[in-house]
Amino acid sequence: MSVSIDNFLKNIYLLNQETAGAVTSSNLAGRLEISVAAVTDMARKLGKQGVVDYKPYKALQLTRQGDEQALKIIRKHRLWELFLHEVLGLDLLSVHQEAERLEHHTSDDLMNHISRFLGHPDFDPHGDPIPGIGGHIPSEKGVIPLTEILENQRCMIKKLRYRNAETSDLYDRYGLKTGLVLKVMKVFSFDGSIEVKLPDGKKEVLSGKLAANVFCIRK
Amino acid sequence: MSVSIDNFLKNIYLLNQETAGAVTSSNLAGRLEISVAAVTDMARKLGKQGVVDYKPYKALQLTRQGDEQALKIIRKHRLWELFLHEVLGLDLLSVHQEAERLEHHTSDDLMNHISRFLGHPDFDPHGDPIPGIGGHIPSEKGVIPLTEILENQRCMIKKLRYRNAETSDLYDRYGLKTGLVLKVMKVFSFDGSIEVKLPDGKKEVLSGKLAANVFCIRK
DNA sequence: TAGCAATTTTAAGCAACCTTAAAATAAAAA
DNA sequence: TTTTTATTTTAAGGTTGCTTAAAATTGCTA
Repeated sequence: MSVSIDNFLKNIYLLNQETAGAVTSSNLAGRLEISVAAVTDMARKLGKQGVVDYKPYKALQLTRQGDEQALKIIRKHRLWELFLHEVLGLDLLSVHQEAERLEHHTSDDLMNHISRFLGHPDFDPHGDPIPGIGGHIPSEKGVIPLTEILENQRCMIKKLRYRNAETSDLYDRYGLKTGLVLKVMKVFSFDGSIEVKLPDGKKEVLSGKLAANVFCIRK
Repeated sequence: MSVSIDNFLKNIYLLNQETAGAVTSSNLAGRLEISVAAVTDMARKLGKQGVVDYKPYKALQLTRQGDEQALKIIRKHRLWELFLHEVLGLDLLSVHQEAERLEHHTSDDLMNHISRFLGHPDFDPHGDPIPGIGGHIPSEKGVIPLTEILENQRCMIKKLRYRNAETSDLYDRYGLKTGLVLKVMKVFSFDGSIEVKLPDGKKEVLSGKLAANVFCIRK
């Protein structure tokens, strides 16, 4: 399977998850940074191969087989991320870029060695679930955006959504990491910003937009 | 730089080392498992790019720049091999196949992290030298084939040449590994085979051909 | 429901990397 | 030195994954 196909399937899957809506050609084209025509081409081709359910002018959908392949790649991506971060100490931003390339050139056998080395983990360093060999996805039940936590409640960070280099930078500045326990001190309804108290006692005010990308479980 | 170009440069370098002779198009074509015409094409192209010194009908040679690029890839390959073997416990055969793919998709930064993790090692698990960042190649001075060790002399294995899956299998059966100390008990001039004594006291007779692929230093 | 705007498909073409087969050159033998 | 053989180059063509531009289709809006 080529890198292009890998990425095609993976991104249909992810786009479907993220937007919880229909995956259109133009959406996918934007995400893959290729032309819409290239998406149509590939979709038709993968339709013939039975991994995409392709009908002209209709939204893109993976078949069961396509789903399996997508999860396999996502598994590799997330295991690499965790490995590079935990074992080799790469920062969370590089980790994504490296994994993005390595995922396509890693045998199932190597991946299983890495999984075992890491103790068959359930979540990557961003808090995203790592699909199992059989495609099983660890549950994220109870994980909600920080914006849903009420004043004076405490929560533990489970997931930080990395939209780009800037969010990463912001998380760093505030010292936000998965596993951290926060207390919400005040919610400013004026602009949605939230004051939180960190374990070291420091208090920080996060913008509402940033808080919407921080996910946690109630404590 | 593409995978094809990587492999082209790397294999000119290695072929030149191994045969200590002129690298011909047909040699390289055989090794890369592509047609001779494809080699000519690529050679001309890389000649224009200044990494290969291309003259029609002449042997292929890397420029200084080409050498540098080849060494960079070889560095990545051998660091990956050591890492996969030492850290993740892959066997010496898989290690080569995995490294063969990963080497092309690993940033310099990641490679340096791996090198640091391993303590900036000088040799890969096959005993081949790992070029440094600046292209410096660790010395193999004093490393000679096992066939040059005289009766009753002792030596330490520094390098096992893996020609194919079979040699690998043979090394396993005899328990030969880099670092092991052997004593040559008897050399049979009839067929060049050599009886050696292993650290555990076991004695084994190796064929002359196999012995020629085992390299060691005198003890 | 007719027409317009947005989206998707089709068509034609390009670059990279490969192929086979024919032509050119080099090297070896007679 | 001429001929034969082996090797290398050139030529023509194929596949993959992309591009842009034109045509087709969808679906929204008036």
